[in-house]
Amino acid sequence: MNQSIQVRQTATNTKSSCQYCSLSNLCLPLALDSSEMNRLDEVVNRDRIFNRGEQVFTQNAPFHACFAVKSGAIKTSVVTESGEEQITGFFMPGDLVGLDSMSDDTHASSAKALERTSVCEIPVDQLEALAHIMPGMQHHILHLMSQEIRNSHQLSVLLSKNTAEERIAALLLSLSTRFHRRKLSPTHFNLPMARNDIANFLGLAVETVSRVFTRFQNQGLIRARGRDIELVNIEALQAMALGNTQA
Amino acid sequence: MNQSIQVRQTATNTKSSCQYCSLSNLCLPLALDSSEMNRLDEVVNRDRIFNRGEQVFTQNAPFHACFAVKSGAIKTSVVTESGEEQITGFFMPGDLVGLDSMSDDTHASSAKALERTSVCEIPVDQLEALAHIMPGMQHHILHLMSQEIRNSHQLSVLLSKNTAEERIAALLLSLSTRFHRRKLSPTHFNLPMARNDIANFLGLAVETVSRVFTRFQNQGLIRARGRDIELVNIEALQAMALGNTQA
DNA sequence: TGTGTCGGTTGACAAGGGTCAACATTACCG
DNA sequence: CGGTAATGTTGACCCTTGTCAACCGACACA
Repeated sequence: MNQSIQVRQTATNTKSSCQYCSLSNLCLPLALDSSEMNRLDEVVNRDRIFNRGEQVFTQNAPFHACFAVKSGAIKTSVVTESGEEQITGFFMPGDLVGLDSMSDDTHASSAKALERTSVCEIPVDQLEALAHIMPGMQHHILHLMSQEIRNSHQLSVLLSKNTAEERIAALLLSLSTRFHRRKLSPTHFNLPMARNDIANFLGLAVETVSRVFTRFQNQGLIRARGRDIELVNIEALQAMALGNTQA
Repeated sequence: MNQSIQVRQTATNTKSSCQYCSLSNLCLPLALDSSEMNRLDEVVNRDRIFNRGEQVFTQNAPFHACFAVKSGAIKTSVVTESGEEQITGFFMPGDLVGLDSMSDDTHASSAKALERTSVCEIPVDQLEALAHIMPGMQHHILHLMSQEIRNSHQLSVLLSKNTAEERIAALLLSLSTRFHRRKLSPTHFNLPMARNDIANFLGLAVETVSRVFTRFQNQGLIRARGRDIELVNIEALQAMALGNTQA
């Protein structure tokens, strides 16, 4: 109740606002001119809010929309027939979630809000239609999807070739650059996800994640108090992520 | 020399032949009517041949074409900054290779022929243009790319959650269904890739792959003489792939 | 026929990281 | 504010898998 009111409020305030959205340089509008942006504005369902832990969409449910993160953070995951869950990505403001189900009729993964998160909902048939009208949009979507493939390949490498320390160093650095790109501090930030999520994502046990964090801390690479993370020695972390053990 | 003659020959024989290609139900034409197929035919560079071990394209090289496998097999791989290579996929007739670089200007991965392989080369600017004209084509490409994402996610799960035996069982079954879909025997086939490739793909050491193969053989699950593989007990393999250890 | 190379198999051993268990800390909520 | 659950940390132990090394068979080639 309370929530839906808030949604409507915000929607009114920011009506037709892709143009004014602070994320326009990260998000879909990136590829559009202002008249095209207006078309996009018309189909976007703005400011849907999800509380921490709420499901944005669920694997195998009918697929009819992608979601652009406005604020907060989202994790996506797939569950196998054998019932094991694997987190496939963390999404931050400006990111587009749900591309792995593009042109399919059911969701290939689930998405859950890691904290209070607001998103723009973009109906997929409309998105395809826009892509068909606007070459720039089509190009951009193909680009985003290929990037998603690359990210996933990157994850595969991490999972199959790197040690626990390398994986965690790589994750921290990846988060760092992503925060940086969003005009936030690249050296001091709050993890949006729990240790559990990190462990799952990186294919490790929670205990291992915990141990590596304290080891990094003892080596003076980071300072960590719960989810509050400070990267103290980025160069060493980078060396570590590349497999140079003698950090 | 010899080879280029052969190429030209074959190209002449099969001129404008998406319609008659035996793979049209797997490949791009799947989504097209016959007039659209003619348009596609015009832009396809048919029957380029690669010998075993030849590079189809190389990571970071300028990207201007996707490749549809006509016969043979291709592996794709990415190398990280730290110099480690990870095979990201095996491609069989009807599959489209290179989608991970869509709408980018350099290749995100390398592709190498595992055996003598013929492909159709599809210039990417043309492909985008066709997609722009034909909604069915756009839809299909988005679909293929999302499927690629899903495959990669699947690989991530395999790498992070499954034991060596489970991974290999899953790979064998995946190959089995892929052969089956191409009207070949799902229980008796020749592996297009070396043990080494399997090991790399599954994030294992070659020795482990070897050991698991012989273990499977001793358990009566498969019969393996080099690359010649026979799946003897598919149900047990499926149980194994799902993590039911008591096979 | 010998020799080198490559791919595959097998054995011995070590280690990275999982599992189990106990404990500490934080977050949540009536 | 206190009690309970969820989350994070640490320790001990063990198992799966990687590493190192030897060996085999197939194939190419001189």
